[in-house]
Amino acid sequence: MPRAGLNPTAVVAAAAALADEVGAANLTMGLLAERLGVRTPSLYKHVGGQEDLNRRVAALALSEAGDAVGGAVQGYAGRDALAAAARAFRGYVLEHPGRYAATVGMEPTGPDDPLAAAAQRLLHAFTAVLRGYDIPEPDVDHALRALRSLCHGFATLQSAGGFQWSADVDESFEWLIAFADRGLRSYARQGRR
Amino acid sequence: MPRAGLNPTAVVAAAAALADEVGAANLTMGLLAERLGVRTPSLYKHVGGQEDLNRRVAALALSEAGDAVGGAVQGYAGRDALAAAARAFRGYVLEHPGRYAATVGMEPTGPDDPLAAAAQRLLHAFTAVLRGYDIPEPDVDHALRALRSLCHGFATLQSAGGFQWSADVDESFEWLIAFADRGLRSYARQGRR
DNA sequence: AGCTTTTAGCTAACGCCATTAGCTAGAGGG
DNA sequence: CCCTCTAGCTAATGGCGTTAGCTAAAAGCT
Repeated sequence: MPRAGLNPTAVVAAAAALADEVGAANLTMGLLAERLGVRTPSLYKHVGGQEDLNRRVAALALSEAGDAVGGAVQGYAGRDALAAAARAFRGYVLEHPGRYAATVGMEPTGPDDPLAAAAQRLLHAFTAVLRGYDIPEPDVDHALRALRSLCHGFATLQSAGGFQWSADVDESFEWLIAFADRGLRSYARQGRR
Repeated sequence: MPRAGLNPTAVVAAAAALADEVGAANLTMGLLAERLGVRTPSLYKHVGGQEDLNRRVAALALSEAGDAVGGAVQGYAGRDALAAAARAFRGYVLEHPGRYAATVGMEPTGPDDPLAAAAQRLLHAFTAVLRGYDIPEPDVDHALRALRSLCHGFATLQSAGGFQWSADVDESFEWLIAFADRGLRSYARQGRR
């Protein structure tokens, strides 16, 4: 019987892909094993269990999202940077809904949890956007939270089918970017507009 | 053997309370049955199963949240209405984290789903807030989505422990209200200010 | 009142899932 | 070529949601 040649990285990657296909809630050890051509208990040689698997998928998602946002912001500033970051973030969540869904409600276990590091990187990417708005130092944490809430809220609501009624969703997102831009600009150090 | 005298409403109410205690993910049929002093299969006389139960809890949460927001807005307009609505919404989510968590990722099955009606009521309450900002008609849907994204994102991130670092969370939320107010005002029909 | 119908709650049983224990055989290092 | 290590296996356990079928409490009817 030939070996499958798995390793933790490959298992987590397959789990993330599977989560995107069937939804984070339906990511099951048995289904993942079947996808990998392996029996369920074999997975325990590579990951600690379902909890650990979800955690690793979430860390992967945050890390990838951070890369996407960080890369998109490169070379832009101010409103352009905001738009690029927001679009990159939403794009990532819509392309990888299962992965990202695994992150909601996931608390880092400790300071050395890879999940915490990945979350930090994503926040760092958004912080770069704020630099272009000249927000007073004591307010940047608040602005960061507002920005993250806005992007996270929109992306998760859309990904969950929460926007059913009339207007076009892409258009709404562009409107949201302009809305955030104006809100942030009004908070810049030298005052309004 | 005396009867417990249950009915769908009582079962859902107990489920919602239990979800707030143990978290939405740990709301199990067996645990709920135990809490109600009944064996697990008996619950199926009142609700269709776990899926149906979650759906009803979610509908209850959206309905209650809509009432909270709608009641808080009464008698206010403009920035005061926005602040009242946002605080009421976040307060509800923090008081009932399990209930509200049941709503995320829940799609209405059809147009006559009670969940859809409850969601509509919550949106209606937020629409009342927007009336005070004199947003041009084609933009109100976008503004509504932005507002909902902002509140939903902040509340779920905080409820999930997503805000770990330095700054005070209540302060951040007040900042967020001011941020939203400025963003909305800049979109009012007669222009800036 | 007594009789009938309905139904809330029960026990028993099934299947799926995550997980653990213990075994076996393939791959790499001397 | 043998020894060690370990990836993957089978078997078994326990918890969960769910269904089928029974029983007795309530409710309705005469």
